[in-house]
Amino acid sequence: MRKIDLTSFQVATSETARDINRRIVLNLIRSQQPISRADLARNSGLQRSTVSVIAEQLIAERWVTEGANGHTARGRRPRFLHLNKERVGIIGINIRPATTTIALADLDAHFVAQESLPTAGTPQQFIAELVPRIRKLIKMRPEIACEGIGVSLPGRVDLASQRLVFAPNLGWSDFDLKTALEKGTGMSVALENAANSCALAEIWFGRHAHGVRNLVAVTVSEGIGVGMILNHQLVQGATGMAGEFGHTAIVPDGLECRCGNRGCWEVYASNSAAVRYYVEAASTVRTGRNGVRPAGQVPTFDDLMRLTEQGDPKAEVAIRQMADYLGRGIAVLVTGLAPDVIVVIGEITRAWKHIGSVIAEAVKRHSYTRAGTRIVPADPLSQPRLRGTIALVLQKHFGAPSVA
Amino acid sequence: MRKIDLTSFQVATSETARDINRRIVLNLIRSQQPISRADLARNSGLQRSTVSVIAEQLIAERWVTEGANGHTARGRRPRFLHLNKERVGIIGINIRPATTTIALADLDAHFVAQESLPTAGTPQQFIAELVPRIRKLIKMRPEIACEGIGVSLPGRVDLASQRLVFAPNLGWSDFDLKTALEKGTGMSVALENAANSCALAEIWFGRHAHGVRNLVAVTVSEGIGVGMILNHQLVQGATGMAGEFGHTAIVPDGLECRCGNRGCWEVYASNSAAVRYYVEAASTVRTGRNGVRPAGQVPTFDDLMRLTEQGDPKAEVAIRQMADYLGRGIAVLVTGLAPDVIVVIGEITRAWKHIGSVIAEAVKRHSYTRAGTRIVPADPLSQPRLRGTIALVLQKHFGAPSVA
DNA sequence: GCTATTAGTTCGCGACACGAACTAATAGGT
DNA sequence: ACCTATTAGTTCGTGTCGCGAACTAATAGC
Repeated sequence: MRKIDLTSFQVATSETARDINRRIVLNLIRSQQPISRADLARNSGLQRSTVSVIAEQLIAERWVTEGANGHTARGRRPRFLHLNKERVGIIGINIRPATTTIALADLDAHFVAQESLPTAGTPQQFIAELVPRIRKLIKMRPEIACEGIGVSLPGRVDLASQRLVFAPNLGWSDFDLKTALEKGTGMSVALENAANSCALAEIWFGRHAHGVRNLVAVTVSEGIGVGMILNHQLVQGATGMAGEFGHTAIVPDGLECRCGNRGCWEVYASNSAAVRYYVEAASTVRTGRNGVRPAGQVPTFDDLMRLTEQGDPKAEVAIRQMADYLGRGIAVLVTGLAPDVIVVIGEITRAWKHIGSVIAEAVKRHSYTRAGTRIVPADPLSQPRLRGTIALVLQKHFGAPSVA
Repeated sequence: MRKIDLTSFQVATSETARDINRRIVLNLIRSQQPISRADLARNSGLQRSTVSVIAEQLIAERWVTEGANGHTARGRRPRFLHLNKERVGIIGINIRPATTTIALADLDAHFVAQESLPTAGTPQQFIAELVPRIRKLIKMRPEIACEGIGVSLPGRVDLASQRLVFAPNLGWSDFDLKTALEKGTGMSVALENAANSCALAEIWFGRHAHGVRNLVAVTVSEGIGVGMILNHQLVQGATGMAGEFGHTAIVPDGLECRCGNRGCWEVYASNSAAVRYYVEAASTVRTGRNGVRPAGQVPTFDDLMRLTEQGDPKAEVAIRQMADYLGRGIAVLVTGLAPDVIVVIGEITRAWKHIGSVIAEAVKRHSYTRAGTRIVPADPLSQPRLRGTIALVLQKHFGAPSVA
């Protein structure tokens, strides 16, 4: 049960009931298509007459199309309704430190076109390079009417002003990316932190059991981000800063983090941490105890993954060390939030067969819960960061109406 | 924006709009009383005619009463509407390890009668002793029609079955307290964990700035509990287990906790921890290094608080040590959840002038956020655990309607 | 071609919010 | 004492909406 916020609420008018039922019907069509009006009535609890009127409206507005007839054992054949995937296109932009991906998606969050460009050093330059590419992408598919742009970025967006506050891995801070992009493209833009985007992608398009109410996404790369869907809703916190569990202490007075504090989770469980573990182990062996490390031999995390797949024991030890710390942090989320599912996103998931059990073991050892939280890797092919940007824009049409 | 849960949603009927607007008006009256129909229309955005109809309905159902006339500079005088506090009574029950408090409250969460009894050793015996006391309390005030019972307890209630799963400090486990109480009293019963109750109490009756969307309650006694209101809504997790941050590791491989894990927050920041710090310091001084502690001298936490107030330096050191660890744990909540406000509940708040700055300093040193989370002590006189039980029952009438 | 069955539509009804027009009440000016 | 401006609150006609009964459409089996 939610408390009504008397500082910002929405009264109901005569059209409110239609808005609510329309969204319910639209969502049922989205998730159960193809489906007949009769089944919609049965599954929603609405009268067949009401469903017919709503369906007519959705067809008139081109959200839904009427397709082939179905079959029944007896009686008149149902006329199937489908979601009209081509109704609107959405531009998704995934900004990462090295590369930015832009894509054009349909209503199913299926990408019909996609390309990448190097991420520029300054936001101004980035905008200058990005806007023409977006324009080109839209022109490539003139038959698709784009209605909005979603952006996922490794940083923080202020909830009230929607300004980019900081993005340490990009080296950007305090920039009005939203307005700049809107002016450049003429389309509305929604920004969101990468971990939050992933959480949205998983709850809207993920293949989890139905009715997942609480889902946590953990993005693991150079840092660690956490996106929380609790009570079916993204948790953004007071200013949009919620989810910085990567910067909570997992080792008191431990190693220094670039955030200025010590012992942060991401210092011990990020990709960089695994590289550090590997280098430390390797240098100890190779150079003895003098501590001098041969220059030019620092591997990338990708190298480490490849070595692990090839059976390199030192690489595997490093990866497992990282996974153990990952599990210790995830145990905090399991114990504190007790979600139905935690989704891990990042290059590390490619080695799930090596680390899945390590994480599970660490979680088991360090958590205290009966929630039965499942911990699963995200399918990297689904491009969660990018796909979340589509959800960000689609929410407007498919999300629950704001009421009271 | 919330995702619609297709496994459990609610379609709108013609009455839905009235339900929504009625709740909005009722909440406006609750928080702004006395208030005229005209002001209600202005503050809600509804038409004066609509407000009049709704007000008439609320008066007919005795939720609202029409009181004295107000004054305006010019024009007809407004007729003030008030919340009818006597409309329903609610029984609140606060179960604590030593003592259980039962109270009868009105709609303002003001307690009109209250009494305590020792908490029995077994749930069966507890029910047998409690039910007659509840009956007596109801009979004492025959003019108040009680409509429900709210229960706050130091343990966990399964979300689906509403059974008490475990309550280590009571020594109870797996008991159907709800059904037992409902059969004994004939009234509907709502159970909730104590920290969650406190969070509800603070969001419904607390004196925080208006429009607080995210609030976290931290209860500190023999253990540590966390109740989270995020997006105006209690976070219960998959099975009702959310909030066990007290059992997340703050020291890796630290002291053993009764939960079976090591280094849990509550091992370092609960009342018992402060007592341990004090005893350790005292025994070191008094008995030297042989480690033998004089028997019969273990103080209670209350003793410690009294000593601190009297200026005992060793007691103050122990309390400050506890406060530092409390702050380290709160820093996790600040960083991870970025709430508007964190409310600390427990005996420790009586020493806020000693520990407030210690907590603030620890939070500042160990957190990473721009949320500007305020950390405040709860007023112990407001009896947050007990008051939350009233919110638990009132939500049904004053909470946002469940829609879509 | 008849019957049972299922899909989908039509239409009258009641609930609801809106908003314009109306009545009620009051202070201040003349 | 009366008029005017102003504010509070009510009345009533209108349009939107979902309900549910009655109706039409289509199909398989006999």
